[in-house]
Amino acid sequence: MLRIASYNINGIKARLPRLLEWLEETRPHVACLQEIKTQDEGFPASEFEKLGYGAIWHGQKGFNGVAILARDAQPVEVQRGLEGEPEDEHSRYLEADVHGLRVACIYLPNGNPQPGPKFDYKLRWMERLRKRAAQILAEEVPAVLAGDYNVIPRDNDVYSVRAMASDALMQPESRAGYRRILADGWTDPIGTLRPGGGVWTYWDYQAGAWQRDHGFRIDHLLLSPAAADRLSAIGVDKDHRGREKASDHAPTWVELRG
DNA sequence: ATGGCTTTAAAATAAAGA
Repeated sequence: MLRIASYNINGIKARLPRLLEWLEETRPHVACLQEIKTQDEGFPASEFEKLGYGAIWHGQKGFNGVAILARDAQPVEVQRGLEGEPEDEHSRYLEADVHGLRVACIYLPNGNPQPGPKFDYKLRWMERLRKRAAQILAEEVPAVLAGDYNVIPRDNDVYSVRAMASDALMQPESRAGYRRILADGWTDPIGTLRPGGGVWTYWDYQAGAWQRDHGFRIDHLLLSPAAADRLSAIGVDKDHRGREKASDHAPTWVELRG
């Protein structure tokens, strides 16, 4: 069994004790981290080594930034960044081979406010991701595209459709971009196994959202056909969202046989 | 709520997040 987790940690410096605690408690085989919010020099690789995790990372000053951790293994980098906009300097994509899988770590742009240039960038970035994802599909390898997609795929993936109606996360264009990736051959295992919705991966810091369970599902792990054939379990480590100094996201994971 | 927190960067506020 392999467990692959996605976790938007909202700052690796502020979150390090919580992150190490989560790794020790749950021991995922692969952990894709988003919003590390540090330059490459500030990445605490030695802290992960102590726990038996190898790592690669793609940092940036102040915001964004992604990393892939692997238990008792060193991820072999395949690609960083997406093609199509050479002037795009955001650190949002990192891809590696590890534990017999192709793993992509994704931090899709938020896109707010919409409409506007940030929303346009989000939609373009989704199409750039889709192109890369199609190349991976063509390789016919077991693959997981894990990350914070900043897309609420369906109305039952949010606590209140009305409250979020004008948000970039659930605009028809955002959902259509996500659906196009699925239509190419990727599977959303949580969406498939929980057709009734009600699974949240994010709760805002504001307005008592956690206490009221006002959440939504935006962290996704898309599976290639060869990976989907091996799916054995899904989950969200919800209790980690409720701890002191927690990220506003909860770790989200899939388990694959073999 | 066009921002009720939170983090980062950096020196008091401002950007970004979702």
